[in-house]
Amino acid sequence: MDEKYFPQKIERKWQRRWAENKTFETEADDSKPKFYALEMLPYPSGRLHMGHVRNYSIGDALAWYKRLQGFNVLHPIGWDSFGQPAEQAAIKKGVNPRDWTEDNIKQLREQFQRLGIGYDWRREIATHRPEYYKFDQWFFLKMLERGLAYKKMTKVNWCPHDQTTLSNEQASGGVCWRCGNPVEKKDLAQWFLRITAYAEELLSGMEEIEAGWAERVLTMQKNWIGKSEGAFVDFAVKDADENIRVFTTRIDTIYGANAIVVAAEHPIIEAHQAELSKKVLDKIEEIKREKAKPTDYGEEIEKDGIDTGLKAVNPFSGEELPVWIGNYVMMEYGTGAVMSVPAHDERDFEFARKFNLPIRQVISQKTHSSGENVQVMTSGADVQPLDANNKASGARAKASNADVSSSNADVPSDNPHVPSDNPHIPSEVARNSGDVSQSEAQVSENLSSTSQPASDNAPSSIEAATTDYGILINSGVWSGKRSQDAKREMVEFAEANDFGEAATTYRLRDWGISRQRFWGAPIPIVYCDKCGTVPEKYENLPVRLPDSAPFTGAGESPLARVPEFVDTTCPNCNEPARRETDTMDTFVDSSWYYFRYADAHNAAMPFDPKIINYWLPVDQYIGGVDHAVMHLLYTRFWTKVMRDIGLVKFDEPIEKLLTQGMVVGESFYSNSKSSYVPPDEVKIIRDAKGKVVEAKLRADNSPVKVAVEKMSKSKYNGVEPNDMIAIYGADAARIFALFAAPAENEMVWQETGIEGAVRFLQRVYRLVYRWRSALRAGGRWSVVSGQSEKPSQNAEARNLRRKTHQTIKRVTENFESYQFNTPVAALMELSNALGDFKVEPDKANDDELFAANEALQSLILMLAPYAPHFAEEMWENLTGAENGILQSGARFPVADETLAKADEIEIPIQVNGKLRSRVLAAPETAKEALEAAALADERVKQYTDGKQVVKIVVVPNRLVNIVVK
RNA sequence: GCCGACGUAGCCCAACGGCAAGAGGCACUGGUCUUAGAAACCAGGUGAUGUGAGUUCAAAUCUCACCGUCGGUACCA
Repeated sequence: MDEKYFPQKIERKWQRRWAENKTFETEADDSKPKFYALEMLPYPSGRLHMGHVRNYSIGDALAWYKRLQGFNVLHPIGWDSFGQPAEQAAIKKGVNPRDWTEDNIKQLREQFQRLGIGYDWRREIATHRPEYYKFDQWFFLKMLERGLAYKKMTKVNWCPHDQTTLSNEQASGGVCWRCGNPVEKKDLAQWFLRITAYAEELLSGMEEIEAGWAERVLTMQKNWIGKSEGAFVDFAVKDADENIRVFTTRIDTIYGANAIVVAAEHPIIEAHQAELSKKVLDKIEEIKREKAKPTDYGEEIEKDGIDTGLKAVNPFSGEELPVWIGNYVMMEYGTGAVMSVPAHDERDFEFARKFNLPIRQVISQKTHSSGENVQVMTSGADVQPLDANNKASGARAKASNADVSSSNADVPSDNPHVPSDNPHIPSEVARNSGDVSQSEAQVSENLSSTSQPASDNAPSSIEAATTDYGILINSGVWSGKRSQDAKREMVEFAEANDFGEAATTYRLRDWGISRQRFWGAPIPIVYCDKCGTVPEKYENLPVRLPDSAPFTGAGESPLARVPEFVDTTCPNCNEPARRETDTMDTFVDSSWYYFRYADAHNAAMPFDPKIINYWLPVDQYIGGVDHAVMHLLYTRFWTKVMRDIGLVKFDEPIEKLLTQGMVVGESFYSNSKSSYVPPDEVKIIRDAKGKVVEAKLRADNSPVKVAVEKMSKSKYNGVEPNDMIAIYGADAARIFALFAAPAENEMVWQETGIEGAVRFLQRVYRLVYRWRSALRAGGRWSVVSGQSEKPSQNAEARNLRRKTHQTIKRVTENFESYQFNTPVAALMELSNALGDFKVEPDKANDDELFAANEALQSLILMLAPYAPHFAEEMWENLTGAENGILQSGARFPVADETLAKADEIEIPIQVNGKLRSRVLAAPETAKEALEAAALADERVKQYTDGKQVVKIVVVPNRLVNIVVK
């Protein structure tokens, strides 16, 4: 053993031994409990960055911990090697994307090995290789068979910078997920995967995994899926034999509808094109144009629209409503048409305000929520009961157009809207408005005795939309009902009368997977003039990518210019045909890669279901939160499809998910230079407490702005993992990556921090060095099991053993709750305790040697997940085991509760919640004894004498609180 | 705007509703060593637990409101 710690030497040595001993290679084995530790597969950019170090250090720590507990651990790695950077390199530098990628993989693999992450390298996969993407294509064909893949012409998200289409998930926020540029809309024929078929299950399946997934990730997915329950209602188009179907979640506000607003792309527009004025048609074109433009994130688009002149009839009231086109209505959601209820919807309100449409309140807020006598607050003023002939609607429209607010206030009501907990609506109420009015009159009369005018609460005009539930007013026979009841009953009414139905819509849309790129898996489709769109035969897979293609970067599929690829024969009729030239989204590759790890070289199938059902689901997945919606939603979908195909038996592929935070660094911005400057050009001035008060440029003392930002070259705040490993060693880098902050948090990379990690390792190294020969000479060579035959008599030894077992307990508990930073602190404490163990190794007695050996061995074993090379080396020096910790049969230490317990506990005594004294007691002292000891205490007596003891709270082992008066 | 998370020492962070707020690291200060510095070692805790109310014998911890930071989302009817 060297006197000093030389990380590079130790790390090289153990990386070699691990490879020789196949330490991390595993096979399915039913006799052992399994653990699948998985980190998101990296894109092989050629350079390892600190985010990688953190991600893979967490995963490896967990894998080591589980291995040391006797689990059969699968810990694989691979490469997400299709994708744009390779193609970009081809466009810019003319290199072959395949060579470029393979080269990068080689470099990155070497860096991973230098980090010493314990992977089973036999299972390594790369998604750009035909052996892998063959099964992307296989899955595509399976989905096609099941109707889960289809092609349609549609408006797709188009990134003008990357020159490719994007899925909705990749264009979230209106910007490209890769380059951050605003996304345009473009008409393109695209292949889609029908993820919406699983929308409900993707939502309900969350119950199964919510215990193991960060709540925010599930919330993000939930919001993205965007389930919305409501109703379809059909509005008949006047003078035409057709309906406009709207989707609404607030059918209870339907009497407040002032218009039907449809999307510019709505079919009704096309159908009536001939009847529309030029002005209307121009507006439609304008709206469509505007919609295709990229919009700034966060920018509010001004409402725009136009009255088409068409009329639709409200099936509930019989009221005739104008049909408008509105730029705020989306064809892709719901039915592409809405009923505009300005009083109770903010968007409709804004729209109505802008175009002076009438605003009618139909929901009133309750003033009393209890009992039968529900008081209704009614504006009274804006009531416009329809007469049997609908004359009123025309009159109202006119009045409203003049001045929305005053017209609401000025029209007197002759229709008292009465409170009611349950007005009976006859089920035979006819649909025509005359009957409705009649019933309403009846209801009003029946309940008029309980009527309570509430004019004091009446607003003189409507200032804003109120979207809360309340009591219906101005709603014919439905007036007086509560929103919740009305919603249900009105849907039933619509269903019974055949003009509507309950409906659920989702925000989630199908997953567009066509990409106009070369470097992806070809979509296995052939277009034949005779047979049409024909799937490639399974036996012809993979449809191989050609070696290269003309890369123009012009946004068209490079494969279209490769005749050898395009020209083929129809799998159906054998006549000449053309291949699909778009490739698949790379998220297809990553949707199932971790299934492939379990059976990485299967040539016939994506994987053998038997093997998969041993290793999967993944026990712990670790990756960035940026994939919360994209990758993690797609892979859940993929799993459900695989289940339905019969490949897997479970519904959810990932039991636990840890989303680690970003690694950031301190950056310095110089105002005088108007640029970022490297840290070594900056002088930091601190006050007496060490607080940074100022930062100056060394050169000219000009001020520098300090910030903590995502690492990047241009900001000079990036750190090269290679450099860190070269200077401090992989183990120190890994310890610091885990120790600096909880895994979910952002982590600030500081060089002083990693120095602290090295110091810690050096301390432990010195401890081992100091004790090593004494332990060997004393025959303490053997591995300690965690229990000693006899309790230690020596106080010093007993204290150390207590600390050891307390540490084991803490570290184990922390690992079990996936805290990786706190165990390091506990291990530092233990090493400090060993340092404070004031016994000379060569003068130590048996008890002391035993305690020191136990402490050191436990420390080393618990350190293995963080600093595996270091732990291996120390283990070898302590125990003589040359083939490594795992081969030696060592297990993670087990805490002995008895040893961990203190002999005596100080019990604080409070009087009225304030600490007044302490008493010493043995652990588990009975309540009564503690109470007696507390009351007998002299200092306590000072506070209790002459007072009445009201209550005594005794928490065994914790405290006594005496409440006096 | 809406949804969610988080606010503890100069900084990163600990703390089953229970001790006088502190485990660990960084920074800072002093000391040992050194020609000096660095490294290493030793010692030192610097605070309205964001603000305000509530629940409780007892609140950093639970509840509510507000403020601040971060993240997601944005006409989703």
